[in-house]
Amino acid sequence: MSSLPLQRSSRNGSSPPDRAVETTDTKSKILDAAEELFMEHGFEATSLRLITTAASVNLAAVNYHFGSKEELFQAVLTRRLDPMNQDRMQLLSAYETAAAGKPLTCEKILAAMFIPALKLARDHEQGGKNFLRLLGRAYADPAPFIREFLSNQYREMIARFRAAFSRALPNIPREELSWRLHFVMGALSYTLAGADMLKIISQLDPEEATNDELLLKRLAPFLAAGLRSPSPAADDGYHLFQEA
Amino acid sequence: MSSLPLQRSSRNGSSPPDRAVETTDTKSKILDAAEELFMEHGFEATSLRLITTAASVNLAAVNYHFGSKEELFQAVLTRRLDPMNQDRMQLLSAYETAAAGKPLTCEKILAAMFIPALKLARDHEQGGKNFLRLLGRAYADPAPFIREFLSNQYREMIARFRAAFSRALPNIPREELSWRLHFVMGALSYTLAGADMLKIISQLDPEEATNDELLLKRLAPFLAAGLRSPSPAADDGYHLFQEA
DNA sequence: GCTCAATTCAAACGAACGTTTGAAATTGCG
DNA sequence: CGCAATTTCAAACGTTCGTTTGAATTGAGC
Repeated sequence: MSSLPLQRSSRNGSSPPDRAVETTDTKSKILDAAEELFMEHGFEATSLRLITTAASVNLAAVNYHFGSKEELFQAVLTRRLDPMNQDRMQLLSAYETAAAGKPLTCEKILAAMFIPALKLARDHEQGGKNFLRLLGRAYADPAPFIREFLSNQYREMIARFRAAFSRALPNIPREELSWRLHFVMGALSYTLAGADMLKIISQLDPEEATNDELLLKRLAPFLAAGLRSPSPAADDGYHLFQEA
Repeated sequence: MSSLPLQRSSRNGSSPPDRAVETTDTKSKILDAAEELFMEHGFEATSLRLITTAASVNLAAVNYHFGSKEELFQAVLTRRLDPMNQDRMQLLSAYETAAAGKPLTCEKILAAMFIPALKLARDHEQGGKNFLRLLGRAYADPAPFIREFLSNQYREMIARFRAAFSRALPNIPREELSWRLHFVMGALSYTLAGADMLKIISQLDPEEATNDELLLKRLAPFLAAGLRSPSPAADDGYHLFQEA
Protein backbone atom coordinates (compact mmCIF):
# COMPACT_ATOMS: atom_id res chain seq x y z
CA MET A 1 0.00 0.00 0.00
CA SER A 2 1.54 3.24 1.20
CA SER A 3 1.60 6.38 -0.84
CA LEU A 4 2.01 6.18 -4.56
CA PRO A 5 3.62 9.26 -6.05
CA LEU A 6 1.66 12.22 -4.81
CA GLN A 7 2.71 14.52 -7.61
CA ARG A 8 1.58 18.10 -7.62
CA SER A 9 -2.01 17.58 -6.59
CA SER A 10 -3.48 16.04 -9.70
CA ARG A 11 -4.26 19.37 -11.24
CA ASN A 12 -3.24 18.50 -14.76
CA GLY A 13 -1.39 15.72 -16.50
CA SER A 14 0.87 17.78 -18.74
CA SER A 15 4.10 19.65 -18.13
CA PRO A 16 4.00 22.15 -15.30
CA PRO A 17 4.85 25.77 -16.16
CA ASP A 18 2.82 26.30 -13.08
CA ARG A 19 3.08 29.92 -12.24
CA ALA A 20 6.64 31.15 -12.47
CA VAL A 21 9.01 30.38 -15.34
CA GLU A 22 10.83 27.72 -13.33
CA THR A 23 12.34 26.09 -16.40
CA THR A 24 14.52 23.69 -14.44
CA ASP A 25 12.26 21.85 -12.09
CA THR A 26 13.17 18.36 -11.00
CA LYS A 27 10.79 16.63 -13.35
CA SER A 28 12.14 18.38 -16.44
CA LYS A 29 15.73 17.88 -15.40
CA ILE A 30 15.08 14.16 -15.12
CA LEU A 31 13.34 14.03 -18.49
CA ASP A 32 16.16 15.87 -20.23
CA ALA A 33 18.90 13.74 -18.73
CA ALA A 34 16.97 10.53 -19.34
CA GLU A 35 16.32 11.42 -22.96
CA GLU A 36 19.99 11.89 -23.67
CA LEU A 37 21.16 8.82 -21.75
CA PHE A 38 18.46 6.49 -23.06
CA MET A 39 19.44 7.63 -26.52
CA GLU A 40 23.09 6.91 -25.92
CA HIS A 41 22.92 3.58 -24.11
CA GLY A 42 19.43 2.19 -24.58
CA PHE A 43 16.80 1.48 -21.97
CA GLU A 44 18.23 -1.53 -20.20
CA ALA A 45 21.81 -0.28 -20.08
CA THR A 46 20.87 3.10 -18.63
CA SER A 47 20.63 3.06 -14.83
CA LEU A 48 18.56 5.41 -12.74
CA ARG A 49 21.71 6.32 -10.85
CA LEU A 50 23.30 7.51 -14.09
CA ILE A 51 20.23 9.56 -14.94
CA THR A 52 19.77 11.16 -11.54
CA THR A 53 23.46 11.97 -11.28
CA ALA A 54 23.44 13.66 -14.68
CA ALA A 55 20.29 15.57 -13.72
CA SER A 56 21.72 16.55 -10.32
CA VAL A 57 18.70 15.23 -8.48
CA ASN A 58 18.23 12.57 -5.84
CA LEU A 59 17.98 8.95 -6.88
CA ALA A 60 14.54 8.53 -5.36
CA ALA A 61 13.16 11.45 -7.35
CA VAL A 62 12.48 9.23 -10.37
CA ASN A 63 10.23 6.86 -8.46
CA TYR A 64 8.57 9.76 -6.71
CA HIS A 65 7.74 11.74 -9.85
CA PHE A 66 7.27 8.97 -12.39
CA GLY A 67 6.59 5.80 -10.41
CA SER A 68 9.10 3.53 -12.09
CA LYS A 69 11.86 3.40 -14.66
CA GLU A 70 9.46 2.11 -17.31
CA GLU A 71 7.03 4.95 -16.73
CA LEU A 72 9.91 7.40 -16.97
CA PHE A 73 10.82 5.98 -20.36
CA GLN A 74 7.26 6.34 -21.57
CA ALA A 75 7.16 9.91 -20.30
CA VAL A 76 10.34 10.69 -22.24
CA LEU A 77 8.76 9.38 -25.42
CA THR A 78 5.36 10.95 -24.89
CA ARG A 79 6.70 14.41 -24.28
CA ARG A 80 7.81 14.83 -27.90
CA LEU A 81 6.17 11.98 -29.80
CA ASP A 82 2.62 12.95 -29.03
CA PRO A 83 2.91 16.54 -30.30
CA MET A 84 4.84 15.37 -33.35
CA ASN A 85 2.16 12.92 -34.42
CA GLN A 86 -0.52 15.52 -33.78
CA ASP A 87 1.39 17.90 -36.05
CA ARG A 88 1.61 15.25 -38.73
CA MET A 89 -2.12 14.65 -38.79
CA GLN A 90 -2.94 18.36 -38.74
CA LEU A 91 -0.55 19.01 -41.61
CA LEU A 92 -2.07 16.18 -43.61
CA SER A 93 -5.54 17.56 -43.00
CA ALA A 94 -4.37 21.01 -44.09
CA TYR A 95 -2.96 19.61 -47.33
CA GLU A 96 -6.15 17.70 -48.01
CA THR A 97 -8.29 20.76 -47.41
CA ALA A 98 -6.09 22.79 -49.74
CA ALA A 99 -6.39 20.11 -52.42
CA ALA A 100 -10.16 20.48 -52.34
CA GLY A 101 -11.06 16.85 -52.86
CA LYS A 102 -8.30 15.98 -55.31
CA PRO A 103 -5.98 13.21 -54.07
CA LEU A 104 -2.60 14.33 -52.81
CA THR A 105 0.70 13.36 -54.38
CA CYS A 106 2.95 10.88 -52.61
CA GLU A 107 5.51 13.60 -52.07
CA LYS A 108 2.92 15.76 -50.37
CA ILE A 109 1.88 12.98 -48.03
CA LEU A 110 5.48 12.14 -47.26
CA ALA A 111 6.07 15.81 -46.56
CA ALA A 112 3.30 15.71 -43.96
CA MET A 113 5.16 12.86 -42.30
CA PHE A 114 8.61 14.38 -42.53
CA ILE A 115 8.14 18.07 -41.82
CA PRO A 116 7.06 17.60 -38.19
CA ALA A 117 10.03 15.29 -37.70
CA LEU A 118 12.32 17.92 -39.20
CA LYS A 119 10.82 20.59 -37.00
CA LEU A 120 11.69 18.45 -34.02
CA ALA A 121 15.19 17.81 -35.33
CA ARG A 122 15.77 21.53 -35.81
CA ASP A 123 14.63 22.31 -32.28
CA HIS A 124 18.11 22.66 -30.86
CA GLU A 125 16.80 24.37 -27.77
CA GLN A 126 16.12 21.00 -26.26
CA GLY A 127 17.94 18.19 -28.06
CA GLY A 128 15.23 17.22 -30.47
CA LYS A 129 17.70 15.48 -32.71
CA ASN A 130 18.67 13.18 -29.88
CA PHE A 131 15.04 12.30 -29.48
CA LEU A 132 14.69 11.11 -33.06
CA ARG A 133 17.60 8.77 -32.60
CA LEU A 134 16.05 7.49 -29.39
CA LEU A 135 12.76 6.96 -31.16
CA GLY A 136 14.34 5.05 -34.02
CA ARG A 137 15.98 2.72 -31.56
CA ALA A 138 12.82 2.21 -29.56
CA TYR A 139 11.21 0.79 -32.70
CA ALA A 140 13.58 -2.14 -32.59
CA ASP A 141 13.50 -2.68 -28.85
CA PRO A 142 12.11 -6.09 -27.92
CA ALA A 143 10.75 -5.03 -24.53
CA PRO A 144 6.99 -5.68 -24.56
CA PHE A 145 6.07 -2.54 -22.67
CA ILE A 146 7.89 -0.42 -25.27
CA ARG A 147 6.29 -2.17 -28.22
CA GLU A 148 2.81 -1.88 -26.77
CA PHE A 149 3.32 1.75 -25.90
CA LEU A 150 4.54 2.72 -29.37
CA SER A 151 1.83 0.71 -31.01
CA ASN A 152 -0.81 2.72 -29.20
CA GLN A 153 0.97 6.00 -29.85
CA TYR A 154 1.12 5.38 -33.60
CA ARG A 155 -2.13 3.61 -34.37
CA GLU A 156 -4.22 6.66 -35.13
CA MET A 157 -1.59 8.43 -37.21
CA ILE A 158 -0.80 5.36 -39.29
CA ALA A 159 -4.47 4.83 -40.06
CA ARG A 160 -4.76 8.43 -41.22
CA PHE A 161 -1.80 8.20 -43.55
CA ARG A 162 -2.76 4.82 -44.95
CA ALA A 163 -6.07 6.30 -46.00
CA ALA A 164 -4.26 9.22 -47.64
CA PHE A 165 -1.90 6.95 -49.56
CA SER A 166 -4.83 4.80 -50.57
CA ARG A 167 -6.44 7.82 -52.28
CA ALA A 168 -3.15 8.89 -53.82
CA LEU A 169 -2.42 5.44 -55.25
CA PRO A 170 -5.80 3.94 -56.23
CA ASN A 171 -4.17 1.29 -58.41
CA ILE A 172 -2.13 -0.24 -55.60
CA PRO A 173 -4.05 -3.01 -53.81
CA ARG A 174 -4.82 -2.34 -50.21
CA GLU A 175 -2.58 -5.09 -48.90
CA GLU A 176 0.36 -4.12 -51.08
CA LEU A 177 -0.04 -0.57 -49.86
CA SER A 178 0.10 -1.69 -46.24
CA TRP A 179 3.41 -3.32 -46.99
CA ARG A 180 4.80 -0.25 -48.69
CA LEU A 181 3.73 1.93 -45.81
CA HIS A 182 5.55 -0.53 -43.59
CA PHE A 183 8.69 -0.11 -45.70
CA VAL A 184 8.37 3.67 -45.57
CA MET A 185 8.12 3.70 -41.80
CA GLY A 186 11.04 1.32 -41.59
CA ALA A 187 13.34 3.35 -43.81
CA LEU A 188 12.36 6.56 -42.05
CA SER A 189 12.88 5.32 -38.53
CA TYR A 190 16.06 3.53 -39.47
CA THR A 191 17.42 6.66 -41.09
CA LEU A 192 16.46 8.90 -38.20
CA ALA A 193 17.93 6.42 -35.76
CA GLY A 194 21.33 7.39 -37.04
CA ALA A 195 22.65 3.95 -37.85
CA ASP A 196 26.19 5.16 -37.38
CA MET A 197 27.50 1.81 -38.42
CA LEU A 198 26.12 1.98 -41.91
CA LYS A 199 27.16 5.59 -42.22
CA ILE A 200 30.72 4.47 -41.72
CA ILE A 201 30.41 1.52 -44.04
CA SER A 202 28.73 3.55 -46.73
CA GLN A 203 31.50 6.14 -46.68
CA LEU A 204 29.02 8.94 -46.34
CA ASP A 205 30.10 12.46 -45.59
CA PRO A 206 29.85 12.59 -41.79
CA GLU A 207 28.85 16.23 -41.85
CA GLU A 208 26.00 15.66 -44.24
CA ALA A 209 25.09 12.43 -42.52
CA THR A 210 24.06 14.40 -39.47
CA ASN A 211 22.08 16.92 -41.49
CA ASP A 212 18.60 15.58 -41.11
CA GLU A 213 17.03 17.95 -43.58
CA LEU A 214 19.35 17.03 -46.40
CA LEU A 215 18.94 13.42 -45.44
CA LEU A 216 15.18 13.47 -45.76
CA LYS A 217 15.39 15.34 -49.03
CA ARG A 218 17.15 12.29 -50.37
CA LEU A 219 14.93 9.78 -48.64
CA ALA A 220 11.57 11.20 -49.72
CA PRO A 221 12.10 10.88 -53.51
CA PHE A 222 13.53 7.43 -53.00
CA LEU A 223 10.44 6.33 -51.11
CA ALA A 224 8.02 8.10 -53.43
CA ALA A 225 9.42 6.17 -56.39
CA GLY A 226 8.95 2.91 -54.52
CA LEU A 227 5.42 3.81 -53.53
CA ARG A 228 4.43 4.62 -57.11
CA SER A 229 6.02 1.55 -58.68
CA PRO A 230 3.60 -0.83 -60.43
CA SER A 231 2.11 -3.39 -58.10
CA PRO A 232 3.64 -6.82 -58.69
CA ALA A 233 0.84 -9.13 -59.79
CA ALA A 234 -0.18 -11.49 -57.03
CA ASP A 235 1.42 -14.74 -58.16
CA ASP A 236 0.73 -15.14 -61.87
CA GLY A 237 4.11 -16.14 -63.15
CA TYR A 238 5.96 -13.32 -61.49
CA HIS A 239 8.98 -14.71 -59.73
CA LEU A 240 11.47 -12.21 -58.48
CA PHE A 241 14.17 -14.68 -57.70
CA GLN A 242 14.73 -16.99 -60.60
CA GLU A 243 17.72 -18.83 -59.20
CA ALA A 244 20.92 -18.57 -61.19
CA MET B 1 46.42 -14.18 -14.69
CA SER B 2 45.37 -17.80 -14.36
CA SER B 3 44.02 -19.84 -17.20
CA LEU B 4 41.98 -18.18 -19.85
CA PRO B 5 39.57 -20.54 -21.57
CA LEU B 6 41.63 -23.52 -22.70
CA GLN B 7 39.17 -24.61 -25.34
CA ARG B 8 39.73 -27.80 -27.25
CA SER B 9 43.45 -27.38 -27.83
CA SER B 10 43.50 -24.61 -30.40
CA ARG B 11 43.20 -27.01 -33.30
CA ASN B 12 40.83 -24.87 -35.30
CA GLY B 13 38.79 -21.76 -34.80
CA SER B 14 35.57 -22.85 -36.42
CA SER B 15 32.77 -25.08 -35.24
CA PRO B 16 33.85 -28.49 -34.01
CA PRO B 17 32.33 -31.54 -35.72
CA ASP B 18 35.50 -33.04 -34.43
CA ARG B 19 35.31 -36.73 -35.10
CA ALA B 20 31.94 -38.12 -34.15
CA VAL B 21 28.64 -36.48 -35.07
CA GLU B 22 28.17 -35.15 -31.56
CA THR B 23 25.55 -32.62 -32.58
CA THR B 24 24.76 -31.48 -29.08
CA ASP B 25 28.03 -30.50 -27.48
CA THR B 26 28.04 -27.84 -24.82
CA LYS B 27 29.23 -25.07 -27.08
CA SER B 28 26.47 -25.60 -29.64
CA LYS B 29 23.81 -25.94 -26.99
CA ILE B 30 24.85 -22.58 -25.58
CA LEU B 31 24.87 -20.94 -29.01
CA ASP B 32 21.41 -22.24 -29.85
CA ALA B 33 19.87 -21.17 -26.57
CA ALA B 34 21.62 -17.80 -26.66
CA GLU B 35 20.45 -17.11 -30.21
CA GLU B 36 16.83 -17.64 -29.29
CA LEU B 37 16.95 -15.71 -26.02
CA PHE B 38 18.98 -12.78 -27.36
CA MET B 39 16.44 -12.55 -30.15
CA GLU B 40 13.53 -12.51 -27.75
CA HIS B 41 14.80 -10.18 -25.04
CA GLY B 42 17.83 -8.37 -26.45
CA PHE B 43 21.41 -8.47 -25.26
CA GLU B 44 21.22 -6.57 -22.01
CA ALA B 45 17.99 -8.13 -20.78
CA THR B 46 19.15 -11.70 -21.37
CA SER B 47 21.10 -13.12 -18.44
CA LEU B 48 23.67 -15.87 -18.63
CA ARG B 49 21.66 -17.79 -16.08
CA LEU B 50 18.66 -17.77 -18.41
CA ILE B 51 20.81 -18.99 -21.29
CA THR B 52 22.61 -21.73 -19.41
CA THR B 53 19.40 -22.99 -17.84
CA ALA B 54 17.71 -23.19 -21.24
CA ALA B 55 20.75 -24.95 -22.66
CA SER B 56 20.95 -27.35 -19.68
CA VAL B 57 24.59 -26.54 -19.04
CA ASN B 58 26.45 -25.10 -16.11
CA LEU B 59 26.54 -21.35 -15.62
CA ALA B 60 30.32 -21.21 -15.79
CA ALA B 61 30.35 -22.94 -19.17
CA VAL B 62 29.78 -19.67 -21.00
CA ASN B 63 32.85 -18.01 -19.55
CA TYR B 64 34.84 -21.18 -20.06
CA HIS B 65 33.97 -21.65 -23.72
CA PHE B 66 33.50 -18.08 -24.88
CA GLY B 67 35.29 -15.88 -22.34
CA SER B 68 32.50 -13.41 -21.65
CA LYS B 69 28.90 -12.56 -22.41
CA GLU B 70 29.96 -10.10 -25.11
CA GLU B 71 32.10 -12.68 -26.85
CA LEU B 72 29.22 -15.13 -26.72
CA PHE B 73 27.02 -12.59 -28.46
CA GLN B 74 29.60 -12.07 -31.17
CA ALA B 75 29.91 -15.83 -31.60
CA VAL B 76 26.15 -16.10 -32.03
CA LEU B 77 26.24 -13.49 -34.77
CA THR B 78 29.36 -14.79 -36.50
CA ARG B 79 28.08 -18.34 -36.78
CA ARG B 80 25.44 -17.40 -39.34
CA LEU B 81 26.31 -13.89 -40.47
CA ASP B 82 29.73 -14.73 -41.84
CA PRO B 83 28.54 -17.55 -44.13
CA MET B 84 25.57 -15.45 -45.25
CA ASN B 85 27.72 -12.55 -46.35
CA GLN B 86 30.15 -14.91 -48.07
CA ASP B 87 27.19 -16.37 -49.97
CA ARG B 88 26.06 -12.91 -50.98
CA MET B 89 29.40 -11.99 -52.46
CA GLN B 90 29.79 -15.31 -54.25
CA LEU B 91 26.31 -14.99 -55.72
CA LEU B 92 27.04 -11.48 -56.90
CA SER B 93 30.24 -12.65 -58.54
CA ALA B 94 28.36 -15.48 -60.24
CA TYR B 95 25.81 -13.06 -61.64
CA GLU B 96 28.51 -10.74 -62.88
CA THR B 97 30.37 -13.58 -64.57
CA ALA B 98 27.17 -14.73 -66.23
CA ALA B 99 26.49 -11.20 -67.46
CA ALA B 100 29.84 -11.19 -69.25
CA GLY B 101 30.75 -7.58 -68.70
CA LYS B 102 27.27 -6.11 -69.05
CA PRO B 103 26.07 -4.29 -65.92
CA LEU B 104 23.53 -6.13 -63.80
CA THR B 105 19.98 -4.95 -63.20
CA CYS B 106 19.07 -3.59 -59.79
CA GLU B 107 16.76 -6.54 -59.26
CA LYS B 108 19.62 -8.93 -59.92
CA ILE B 109 21.88 -7.21 -57.42
CA LEU B 110 19.12 -7.09 -54.85
CA ALA B 111 18.54 -10.78 -55.46
CA ALA B 112 22.17 -11.43 -54.58
CA MET B 113 21.55 -9.66 -51.30
CA PHE B 114 18.22 -11.28 -50.52
CA ILE B 115 18.59 -14.90 -51.61
CA PRO B 116 21.22 -15.81 -49.01
CA ALA B 117 19.05 -14.17 -46.37
CA LEU B 118 16.07 -16.20 -47.57
CA LYS B 119 18.13 -19.38 -47.56
CA LEU B 120 18.90 -18.69 -43.93
CA ALA B 121 15.28 -17.92 -43.15
CA ARG B 122 14.17 -21.19 -44.73
CA ASP B 123 16.66 -23.22 -42.73
CA HIS B 124 14.16 -24.43 -40.17
CA GLU B 125 16.54 -27.11 -38.95
CA GLN B 126 18.14 -24.53 -36.72
CA GLY B 127 16.00 -21.44 -36.24
CA GLY B 128 17.42 -19.33 -39.01
CA LYS B 129 14.41 -17.08 -39.00
CA ASN B 130 15.05 -16.19 -35.40
CA PHE B 131 18.55 -15.20 -36.35
CA LEU B 132 17.38 -12.66 -38.91
CA ARG B 133 15.22 -10.99 -36.31
CA LEU B 134 18.16 -10.94 -33.93
CA LEU B 135 20.34 -9.43 -36.63
CA GLY B 136 17.83 -6.73 -37.44
CA ARG B 137 17.72 -5.72 -33.81
CA ALA B 138 21.47 -5.73 -33.45
CA TYR B 139 21.60 -3.04 -36.14
CA ALA B 140 19.84 -0.64 -33.83
CA ASP B 141 21.64 -1.62 -30.64
CA PRO B 142 23.61 1.26 -29.20
CA ALA B 143 26.24 -0.92 -27.51
CA PRO B 144 29.62 0.07 -28.96
CA PHE B 145 30.99 -3.44 -29.10
CA ILE B 146 28.02 -4.53 -31.20
CA ARG B 147 28.29 -1.61 -33.59
CA GLU B 148 31.99 -2.10 -34.10
CA PHE B 149 31.59 -5.80 -34.62
CA LEU B 150 28.85 -5.44 -37.22
CA SER B 151 30.72 -2.67 -38.98
CA ASN B 152 33.68 -4.97 -39.49
CA GLN B 153 31.49 -7.88 -40.52
CA TYR B 154 29.74 -5.86 -43.21
CA ARG B 155 32.45 -3.62 -44.56
CA GLU B 156 33.67 -5.90 -47.31
CA MET B 157 30.23 -6.96 -48.51
CA ILE B 158 28.89 -3.42 -48.62
CA ALA B 159 31.86 -2.26 -50.66
CA ARG B 160 31.27 -5.08 -53.15
CA PHE B 161 27.62 -4.23 -53.60
CA ARG B 162 28.16 -0.52 -53.82
CA ALA B 163 30.49 -1.13 -56.74
CA ALA B 164 27.87 -3.31 -58.40
CA PHE B 165 25.12 -0.72 -57.98
CA SER B 166 27.48 1.91 -59.27
CA ARG B 167 27.85 0.00 -62.54
CA ALA B 168 24.13 -0.70 -62.72
CA LEU B 169 23.18 2.95 -62.21
CA PRO B 170 25.86 5.04 -63.90
CA ASN B 171 23.70 8.15 -63.90
CA ILE B 172 23.31 8.27 -60.13
CA PRO B 173 26.08 10.29 -58.47
CA ARG B 174 28.33 8.34 -56.18
CA GLU B 175 27.21 10.11 -53.04
CA GLU B 176 23.53 9.79 -53.83
CA LEU B 177 24.07 6.10 -54.44
CA SER B 178 25.68 5.70 -51.03
CA TRP B 179 22.58 7.15 -49.50
CA ARG B 180 20.28 4.88 -51.44
CA LEU B 181 22.31 1.86 -50.46
CA HIS B 182 21.94 3.06 -46.89
CA PHE B 183 18.17 3.20 -47.34
CA VAL B 184 18.13 -0.29 -48.86
CA MET B 185 20.06 -1.76 -45.96
CA GLY B 186 17.79 0.04 -43.55
CA ALA B 187 14.56 -1.17 -45.08
CA LEU B 188 15.90 -4.69 -45.37
CA SER B 189 17.13 -4.98 -41.81
CA TYR B 190 14.06 -3.28 -40.45
CA THR B 191 11.82 -5.65 -42.37
CA LEU B 192 13.77 -8.74 -41.36
CA ALA B 193 13.78 -7.59 -37.75
CA GLY B 194 10.10 -8.34 -37.61
CA ALA B 195 8.89 -5.02 -36.37
CA ASP B 196 5.83 -6.63 -34.85
CA MET B 197 4.52 -3.30 -33.77
CA LEU B 198 4.17 -1.97 -37.28
CA LYS B 199 2.76 -5.26 -38.45
CA ILE B 200 -0.05 -4.78 -36.00
CA ILE B 201 -0.56 -1.14 -36.80
CA SER B 202 -0.45 -1.74 -40.52
CA GLN B 203 -3.16 -4.39 -40.32
CA LEU B 204 -1.10 -6.85 -42.26
CA ASP B 205 -2.06 -10.47 -42.53
CA PRO B 206 -0.13 -12.05 -39.66
CA GLU B 207 0.38 -15.26 -41.60
CA GLU B 208 1.89 -13.52 -44.56
CA ALA B 209 3.78 -11.14 -42.33
CA THR B 210 5.87 -14.04 -41.12
CA ASN B 211 6.48 -15.36 -44.62
CA ASP B 212 9.87 -13.93 -45.37
CA GLU B 213 9.89 -14.98 -49.00
CA LEU B 214 6.67 -13.26 -49.84
CA LEU B 215 7.83 -10.29 -47.84
CA LEU B 216 11.02 -9.84 -49.80
CA LYS B 217 9.16 -10.28 -53.07
CA ARG B 218 7.31 -7.15 -52.15
CA LEU B 219 10.30 -5.31 -50.77
CA ALA B 220 12.67 -5.85 -53.71
CA PRO B 221 10.53 -4.12 -56.39
CA PHE B 222 9.84 -1.31 -53.98
CA LEU B 223 13.53 -0.74 -53.42
CA ALA B 224 14.47 -1.21 -57.06
CA ALA B 225 12.09 1.56 -58.05
CA GLY B 226 13.65 3.86 -55.50
CA LEU B 227 17.15 3.01 -56.65
CA ARG B 228 16.33 3.76 -60.28
CA SER B 229 14.51 7.01 -59.61
CA PRO B 230 16.10 10.13 -61.19
CA SER B 231 18.71 11.69 -58.99
CA PRO B 232 17.43 14.91 -57.42
CA ALA B 233 19.68 17.70 -58.67
CA ALA B 234 22.04 18.92 -56.00
CA ASP B 235 20.38 22.14 -54.93
CA ASP B 236 19.35 24.00 -58.06
CA GLY B 237 15.89 25.13 -57.16
CA TYR B 238 14.73 21.73 -56.08
CA HIS B 239 12.95 21.99 -52.79
CA LEU B 240 11.10 18.99 -51.59
CA PHE B 241 9.31 20.69 -48.80
CA GLN B 242 7.74 23.88 -49.94
CA GLU B 243 5.98 24.70 -46.73
CA ALA B 244 2.22 24.96 -46.87
C1' DG C 1 45.65 -48.59 -14.57
C1' DC C 2 47.74 -44.40 -14.23
C1' DT C 3 48.45 -39.63 -15.81
C1' DC C 4 47.33 -35.38 -17.17
C1' DA C 5 44.77 -32.15 -19.63
C1' DA C 6 40.05 -30.81 -20.81
C1' DT C 7 35.67 -30.07 -19.12
C1' DT C 8 31.90 -29.70 -15.76
C1' DC C 9 30.15 -28.39 -11.50
C1' DA C 10 28.40 -26.07 -7.06
C1' DA C 11 29.38 -22.21 -4.65
C1' DA C 12 30.63 -17.86 -3.82
C1' DC C 13 32.42 -13.14 -5.16
C1' DG C 14 31.79 -8.07 -5.36
C1' DA C 15 29.22 -4.87 -7.79
C1' DA C 16 25.23 -2.74 -9.57
C1' DC C 17 20.48 -2.70 -10.11
C1' DG C 18 15.33 -0.72 -9.18
C1' DT C 19 12.82 0.31 -5.41
C1' DT C 20 11.40 1.53 -0.61
C1' DT C 21 11.67 3.90 3.66
C1' DG C 22 11.29 7.47 7.05
C1' DA C 23 13.03 11.53 8.39
C1' DA C 24 14.52 16.25 6.99
C1' DA C 25 13.76 20.22 4.20
C1' DT C 26 10.84 23.09 1.63
C1' DT C 27 6.75 25.25 0.16
C1' DG C 28 1.91 27.00 0.07
C1' DC C 29 -1.50 29.16 2.80
C1' DG C 30 -4.60 30.51 6.78
C1' DC D 1 3.96 32.50 12.65
C1' DG D 2 2.30 27.77 12.48
C1' DC D 3 0.21 23.96 10.31
C1' DA D 4 0.00 20.69 6.55
C1' DA D 5 1.13 19.06 2.22
C1' DT D 6 4.74 18.50 -1.01
C1' DT D 7 9.28 17.52 -2.26
C1' DT D 8 14.06 16.16 -1.30
C1' DC D 9 17.40 13.38 0.81
C1' DA D 10 20.69 9.68 2.66
C1' DA D 11 20.49 5.13 3.57
C1' DA D 12 19.27 0.72 3.14
C1' DC D 13 16.36 -3.06 1.10
C1' DG D 14 16.47 -7.48 -1.39
C1' DT D 15 17.58 -9.17 -5.83
C1' DT D 16 20.13 -10.20 -9.80
C1' DC D 17 23.97 -9.66 -12.51
C1' DG D 18 28.70 -11.35 -14.89
C1' DT D 19 32.55 -13.46 -13.39
C1' DT D 20 35.83 -16.31 -10.64
C1' DT D 21 37.29 -20.13 -7.97
C1' DG D 22 38.79 -24.69 -6.84
C1' DA D 23 37.47 -29.13 -6.50
C1' DA D 24 35.16 -33.07 -8.94
C1' DT D 25 34.53 -35.52 -13.22
C1' DT D 26 35.64 -37.10 -17.61
C1' DG D 27 38.33 -39.17 -21.36
C1' DA D 28 42.21 -40.11 -24.36
C1' DG D 29 47.15 -41.82 -24.63
C1' DC D 30 50.97 -44.27 -22.80
